[in-house]
Amino acid sequence: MEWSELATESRILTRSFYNRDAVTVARELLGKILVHRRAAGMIVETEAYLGGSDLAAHSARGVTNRTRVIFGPPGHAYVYFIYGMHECLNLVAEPEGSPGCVLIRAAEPVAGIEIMKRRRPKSRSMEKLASGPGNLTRAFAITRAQNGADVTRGPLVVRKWSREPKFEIQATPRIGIRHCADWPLRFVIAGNKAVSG
DNA sequence: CAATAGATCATCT
DNA sequence: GATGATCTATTGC
Repeated sequence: MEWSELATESRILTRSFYNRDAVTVARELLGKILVHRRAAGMIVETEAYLGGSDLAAHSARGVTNRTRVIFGPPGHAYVYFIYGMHECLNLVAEPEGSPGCVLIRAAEPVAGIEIMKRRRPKSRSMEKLASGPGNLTRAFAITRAQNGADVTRGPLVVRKWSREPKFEIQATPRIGIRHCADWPLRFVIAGNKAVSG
């Protein structure tokens, strides 16, 4: 992929893309291109976090300082800090007032691979550069500074390919949670080498 | 290989 | 004061 193509405003996902239920958004984000700070990668693994009885979601106990953005308008980034070391990127779905977001767990590098390698010197293979939510934010230089950022306008955006790739979606339980551990809300591109776990 | 420990801190009880 | 939507190195088989 050429950076000149990524620099255009065309094919950036719009607000209406995110203004749907979190499961639909999680499935449709697969195969799209995450772009930030001279790095681009195809999203290959997502997880949906819902409102209602989904106790695994950070929004399950209502609006707090941290979870406020999840209740806000769709198409914004929710970035949180966990385990004293890692930051994780979510994209907010659902209409304003209704909680729901999608955790971006892995991406396959498409452009800016040398920059990603520099940000993740310990990574042994290209496929693993942005595999796992903490590794992904590291490779893309995404931090809590991006919390609340509008993802329908740069510098952090998600794009479509000029020709949509074909692939099979596989649904599995979400990773690393206690509550609702058997809900099949993790979605991966079947067989892709950049998928984590 | 699989299992485990340690790092390390924002958030909420 | 405990916990957690993780990662890596290390240990043990």
